[in-house]
Amino acid sequence: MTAKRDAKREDLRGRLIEAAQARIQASGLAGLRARDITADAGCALGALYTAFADLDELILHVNSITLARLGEALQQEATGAAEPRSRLKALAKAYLGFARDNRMAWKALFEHRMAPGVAVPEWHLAEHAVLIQHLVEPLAQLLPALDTPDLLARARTLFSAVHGIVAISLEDRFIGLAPTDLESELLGFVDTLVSGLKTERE
Amino acid sequence: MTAKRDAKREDLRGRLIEAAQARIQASGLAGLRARDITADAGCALGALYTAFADLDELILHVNSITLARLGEALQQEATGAAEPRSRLKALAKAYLGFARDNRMAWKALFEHRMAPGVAVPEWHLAEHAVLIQHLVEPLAQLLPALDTPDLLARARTLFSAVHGIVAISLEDRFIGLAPTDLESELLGFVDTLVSGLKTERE
DNA sequence: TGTACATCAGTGAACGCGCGTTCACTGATGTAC
DNA sequence: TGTACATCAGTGAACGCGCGTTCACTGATGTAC
Repeated sequence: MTAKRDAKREDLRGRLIEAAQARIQASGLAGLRARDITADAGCALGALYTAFADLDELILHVNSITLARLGEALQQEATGAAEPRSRLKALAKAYLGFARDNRMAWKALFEHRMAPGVAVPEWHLAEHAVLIQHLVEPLAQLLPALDTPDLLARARTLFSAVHGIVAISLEDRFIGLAPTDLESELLGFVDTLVSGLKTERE
Repeated sequence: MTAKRDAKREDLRGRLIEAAQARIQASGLAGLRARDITADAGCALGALYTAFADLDELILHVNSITLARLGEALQQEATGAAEPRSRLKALAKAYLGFARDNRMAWKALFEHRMAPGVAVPEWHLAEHAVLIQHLVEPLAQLLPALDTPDLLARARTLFSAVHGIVAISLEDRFIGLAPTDLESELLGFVDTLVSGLKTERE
């Protein structure tokens, strides 16, 4: 019976993840320190290395949770409108909303780099791929002639485009758009693209 | 007469910029070290701080040069085809080509962060804005009814979308597309968007 | 259930190193006459 | 043009500090009987 040990271990991991998440939300990946996290989690510095292999592994776990939360936010929209155009617009809007509301955590998804020579683990790559899936169904309705690989490519491209618009606008260095303008600009973009897809199909 | 001093100073600055540029091209921003740069430039470590305020200022200069080179690459395409659709496609293709051929330097444009609390200088922001201008003219042909602010917004959005597609594909962490697929995917994307713009105008 | 021993999670001071930046010095360039 | 002094660019060893990671220790949890 190692129940108590296991429970404590899970509790510690949970506290560390939560503390890291809060730190990232507050000041971003760049300001993340092992000492701050363990202080917030109420444990010693060394405890981090009993719960995780290193700081990178902890960050990956935070990113997993962020991806899961993002996935949920998109899921809600994906099941809403049946019409592909409004569904894609709803997804874009949800993505923008999530990025705004969880700016630092969302940025961490793309900023985090593994140590040189260390690959991002398979399971984490798979978590990214799930996001794309939300776009495949409405795109399939718009483009019934396409096979699965082509649909996937189209979905990836659309995701990248929407991501680019959101990312550059929320970036500090570029002169971005006012919040309301950004939303209408993004939705107008999706509208135009869908119109284009419909036109080309004819 | 301080000609000789001025000449030496300019020579030193040039050597440092060139060395930093080469280092960034070879191993990216993350691996950039003041010691490596000065060794390559053939001067002492301290010399960097007589030529530039700090390492950040040197990096900004390298980024300026990269932006200028990117601007030239786009300029060549912008004056080519007269028809807006093919012009926008040519610009997208040129952007992808530049990103591929100068991957690390191009990534540095977006990865580099100033020290916390220090703003990116005005002149460098202006250099970014110039890129957008290449898109305004062909967009104006497609959307003659729009006024300048709307055109600028539309240009920024298109730039961000194209950038997003290129950036996520060239990123290591995501399962990208094969090189040839990426190009046709990107051009197809621009095609679709232009078709959408034409449809909506009617 | 209780006792004796074994194991292992958690502690936190210390390690180690990387690296941007400084600064007392010196040798080259500029100025005055 | 030449000499004496002044200035300042360039030198590179040393500073300083941040910070991830380790490790000898200890106290809590688990096991055997």
